[in-house]
Parts: sequence; C-alpha cells; structure tokens
Amino acid sequence: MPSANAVVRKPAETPDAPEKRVRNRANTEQAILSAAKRLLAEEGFQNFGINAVARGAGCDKQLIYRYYGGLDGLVEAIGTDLGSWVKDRIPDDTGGMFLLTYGDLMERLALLFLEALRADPLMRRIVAWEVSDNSEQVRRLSEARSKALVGWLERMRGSLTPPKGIDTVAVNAFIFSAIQHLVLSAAVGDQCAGLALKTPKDWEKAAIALKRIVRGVYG
Amino acid sequence: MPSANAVVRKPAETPDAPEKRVRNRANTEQAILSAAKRLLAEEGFQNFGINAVARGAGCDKQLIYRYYGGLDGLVEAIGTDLGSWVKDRIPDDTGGMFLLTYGDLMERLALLFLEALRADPLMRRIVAWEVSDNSEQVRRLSEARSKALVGWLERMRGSLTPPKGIDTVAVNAFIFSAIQHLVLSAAVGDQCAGLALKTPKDWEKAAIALKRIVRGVYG
DNA sequence: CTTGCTACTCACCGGCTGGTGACAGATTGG
DNA sequence: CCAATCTGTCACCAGCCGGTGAGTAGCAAG
Repeated sequence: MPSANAVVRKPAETPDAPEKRVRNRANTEQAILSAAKRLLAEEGFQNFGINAVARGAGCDKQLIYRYYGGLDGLVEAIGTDLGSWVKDRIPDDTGGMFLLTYGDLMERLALLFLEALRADPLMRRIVAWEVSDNSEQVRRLSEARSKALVGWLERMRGSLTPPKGIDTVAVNAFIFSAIQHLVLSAAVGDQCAGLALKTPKDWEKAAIALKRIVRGVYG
Repeated sequence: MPSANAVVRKPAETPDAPEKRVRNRANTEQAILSAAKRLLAEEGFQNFGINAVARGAGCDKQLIYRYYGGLDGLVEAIGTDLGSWVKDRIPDDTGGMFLLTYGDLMERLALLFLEALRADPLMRRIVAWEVSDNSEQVRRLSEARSKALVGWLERMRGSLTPPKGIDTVAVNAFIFSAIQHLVLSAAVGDQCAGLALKTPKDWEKAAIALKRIVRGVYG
C-alpha cells in the first residue's frame, strides 16, 4: 500500500515571489511567535497545534521544537506578554478626569476594560481558553493574567480608600467576570442572554447598564 | 499480530459483568445519549467526537450515524433537554418567601442560578463551549439556552413591575454573565480574578457580594 | 425451513496530528 | 584549506480522527 507513494515535489511554485528567506534565527523566532498569536486570535485554541503554527509561520515545525521546546514553551512565550497587557492597552492615567471616589474609579476601569477586551481578539481567545481547559499551560496563562489584572486594579486604586463593609475583591470579581463573559458571548454570537450586542448603540446600552451596576454597589 | 486471524470471540466471558447486551434500539439510543452527556460533562468539548462517544456507549459509531444522523444530531438531542433545564433544576415556586419587589426576585433568582450552575458540570461545559466555538451546532445550543433563561426570568417575574428607568435586559445580562463566568472560572481553577472559590466559606462571600450587587441596582 | 427485516459489528479509507531522525546549505572558526 | 556549528528542510512514524460499505447476528412471519 505505501509502495505507490510517489512523492510529488512542489518546488516553490511562485517564481515571482523571491521569498528572500534569509537564514536568521531571531527573525524566524519572531515569525513563529507572531504566527502563533495570529492563529490563536483568529482561529481559537481549538485548532491550535504545532502543525498549524508551523504552517502559519511558513517554516518547519522542527524549528518550533528547537527554539521554543514545543507548544508549551511557545504558549509560555505568548503568556509573557500578558503581564503587560493592561499596561499596553489601557491608559494608566485617568484621562484628566477627577476620580474622587472609589466608585468613580471603578466605573472608569470597568469601561476601559470592556473596551480593551472588545478590541483584542487574542485576549478574548485566551479568556475563553481559560474557562475551557485546565491543562497546566493554560493554568499558567490564567494565573499570569489574573495577577496582572488584580495588580492593575491595585495600582490604579492608589490612595483611594474603598468603601467600608464591602468585600471589594469579591464584588470586583463579579464585575470583571460579567464584562468578560458578556464580551465573549458577543464575539461569538452578537448577543448575550437576550441582549443584542452588535451595533454601537447596543454597546452604548450595555455601557449604561454596567455603569449603573458599578454605581449601585460603589455609589 | 494480525496473522493470527482467529477472531477470539469473548461472549460475556466475565460472569461478574452480565453485559446483558440485548438487541434493543431504544436502549441503545439512550445509552448513546447518556454516554454523550457524561463524556461532555466529564471531559469537556475538546475530545468530544464520534469515536469517543461510541467508545463510551460501548457500541459502534455507526449506530450514532444511524440513530442521530451524526454528532450534530446528537448534540441537538442533548440541546433538547436544555429548554427544561431551569425548570428541572430550579424550583419554580418562591420557597414560601415573600417576593414583594423586583429586587427581591432577582436576588433570589441570581442565587438559585448560581447554585444550579455550580451543581451541573454538563451545563458548565456547554456554557464554556458557547464562548469558545461559533459552529452552527453550538450556536443552536446557545440560542436554546438563552431563550430558556430569558423565558424563565419572564415567567418568574409574573406580575412584578420592574423598576422604571432601568434597562433590565441589559442589567440582567451582566448579572447572569457574571455568575456564569465566575462559576466557570472556579470550576477550572478554584478562583476568579484573585477571589478564592474553593471552600463553602468562599462561596458564602461570593453570594454576599452577588446579593450586594443585585440590591445595588434593583434596591 | 426460508425469507426478510432490524440491530449491530467490522474492516477499511484518506487525512491530519504530534514527534523524531537524518540530511543539506550557509556561516564561522581554526 | 577543512571542520564544526548553526539554520532550515524533509521523510517518515504511530496513532487517532470522521466517515462509509459491507457483512453478521437475532428475531418474526410465512
């Protein structure tokens, strides 16, 4: 059966595209990493594998093993950026607004986080991955992200004193959970629990509801 | 290995395991369906496939094609139960409590939903599936579940008038999103955004925070 | 018994997966 | 100059996947 396995070679069928494939490890590493990110963002973690990444990067999968030690190392390399996600995506200053109270701050942070997540497909996929897979690599991703988020909240809080008698950690966990799930639902189905989330107007309504919730707990 | 072509029939060699494999279509259909549910609940949607289900049901995959028309039909059969999930899992009566206001009702419903989701691994997997996959079958599952949830809220609301000036659909979407994501996070990692969710005491704190949020918007 | 239907099993296919060992070409050092 | 090393390519493996065609066991009616 495998005897008649005439291997058809296809030698660079595009002569017009010189594909100046220079021998450069750093470049290749970067190509692999960005291909992995792009793939994860566009296709999700379902079809995320060695072969797919190698195909996307236009190189042999062997190089992924050599340079990253396999998929796990590659995921870890992706996760390294996670720590600085909030910092890169969300302005650290308060936009010139006067955030006098904890409620002011949390309202603003919640809206910033919602917008940032909405604009970042890769991060959405990772969040979805976190609640769908309890493998070691994903758990590490999750922890890094969680820590970064909590640290961001802490940093932004500054010297503001949270309201007395409220378990802010628990309440904030609910608030940011709500944002994450809502954005994820919208990304796959343009709606969430009967709430349409397609047009800018829809999102405007969502933002108003979010503000109302935050103001409800934090005044 | 294949040379010894003597197909060793093992006609119930295990007297302890009766394996009463009667020829009964209805039984087999049920076995397939429950195997699929069990598999989905325990392993998640990642390794959910024809071969795995057939293996779990102890029958040939061909029967899945015949009886359900493939995996899609099987998933649809699973989804059929979804419409009655809230009805089966959550008591329709108000537990003898006096729910005088919309806030009373929503607080109770939120807590009921949280407990029900926490107790149902299959439902958790399906929710995770919904935010990770936009295939047609999953979209159908999602719509059925969403409709059931909204209908349940509507039914439970009864003649209670929601507060004026509040977009209850949007607010409720956030509240139930929060519950879903929190429970999902807890199921894979025993925590969510820095909030530990392992011991009953942890969940007690989460419940208090949830009540506070609901009361904050709905009074 | 034979015929015919139903419930069920099996063998096989192409295709893709993760993973490995061997090899070719370029670069560098002695 | 040759030799070692680095970068990249390829062929090949076992294993699982979804899917299908063909065949087998049991049962009931004629």
